[in-house]
Amino acid sequence: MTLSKSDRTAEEFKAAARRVFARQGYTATKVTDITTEAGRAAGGIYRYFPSKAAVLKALADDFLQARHHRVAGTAGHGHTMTTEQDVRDHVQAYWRSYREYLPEMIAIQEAAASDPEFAVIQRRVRANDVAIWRVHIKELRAHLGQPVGESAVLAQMVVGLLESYCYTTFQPGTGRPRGNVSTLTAFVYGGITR
Amino acid sequence: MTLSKSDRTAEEFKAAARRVFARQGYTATKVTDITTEAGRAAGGIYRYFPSKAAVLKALADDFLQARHHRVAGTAGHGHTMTTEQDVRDHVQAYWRSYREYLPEMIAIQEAAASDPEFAVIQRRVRANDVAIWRVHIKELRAHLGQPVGESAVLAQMVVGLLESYCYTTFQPGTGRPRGNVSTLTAFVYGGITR
DNA sequence: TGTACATCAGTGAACGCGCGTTCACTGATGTAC
DNA sequence: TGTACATCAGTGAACGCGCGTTCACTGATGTAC
Repeated sequence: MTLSKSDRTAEEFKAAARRVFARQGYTATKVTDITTEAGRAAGGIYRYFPSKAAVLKALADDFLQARHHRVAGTAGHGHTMTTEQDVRDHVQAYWRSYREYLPEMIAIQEAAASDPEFAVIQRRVRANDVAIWRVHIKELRAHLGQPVGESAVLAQMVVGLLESYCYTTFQPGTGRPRGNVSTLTAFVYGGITR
Repeated sequence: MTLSKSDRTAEEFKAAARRVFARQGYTATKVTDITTEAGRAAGGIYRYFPSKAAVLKALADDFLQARHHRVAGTAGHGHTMTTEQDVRDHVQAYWRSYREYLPEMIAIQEAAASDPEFAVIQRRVRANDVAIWRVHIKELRAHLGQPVGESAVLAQMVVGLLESYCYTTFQPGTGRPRGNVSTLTAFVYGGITR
């Protein structure tokens, strides 16, 4: 699948937007910041995207699609989760995915505050994560002979914890992020098996 | 301490701003939304506050001061934390405080995204919480004969978890918030004593 | 208590700034013959 | 290969909308005598 010239330019705008969003977030980014970053004139971006919001929307769609493919790729919803090592793998996966899609995470989070459409997208992303964790938490607790009823709430908490910890540590300007997947895993494992 | 007429009007603007912020957040709130809510004309608020940001700043200051007094009030930094029940009390306290200051929490969070001054305030609030939890986590782990080295990171995680869970459940428009302090406590306790 | 004047809270139309978006134009690329 | 013409990517100055902020004005409250 080779890209036409026109497609390539659109990709360049998206790539530029990612870089700028990672640095400044969504609101603080002017359309001209994106076009300048892409080495283009101000109006040019409107040949490819009808609005500033549409650029982020496109990035969000790419992200959702990539994630969808990845999940489908790890055959049958990925491994089951029965040991702390399994929990670690999932935490690690979340961590890496968050880092990889940092611009999208930051920008969607911020845009959700003022634009209802992005609030919906953010909820969809979260709901997706929560659903996956809920299944895994059920497995784990069943395996340990623990009641399974609270799994939905626990899943919400896990995702909230992961999201907020990643958001905080990857925040630009707070020095090089020092991840602590081990402690995070211990916390999550302790939390969901208590 | 009785309020002058002028002071009372300023308080009315602040109260109106709180109500509107709780409903619509900070960015989506126009200055005229606040003045209308207060039953006043558009320009009037500028006799009391030099800018929209200054209104939120004033609310944030009130919040920080109230919290400072409250902490000082519960003699000697409050009880120590050695049992799960103690953890529950602290979780409960966080929960209630978040609910009480919902407008401030929402608005500061949102404003922090675009205004560096509010980013500082938000960090200050968080750092404060983290410091308190760090001390308590140390106590608890020492009491259980567990290593105490990770307490700082654990405290960060606890605060992130509490904040994100409260934010999510108190989000306006997601139906009546059904708190789950028990499950939250279990999660936190399990997480920090693992 | 009444009158004249000063001060101050509050009004709301108008202003102006920032920034997303438009549009007339240019230069490059493609097509016909 | 060369010429004439059409199409299309890209330019950047100007536009216009939204919203925070200002300011000339009004009506109410306070003060002096």
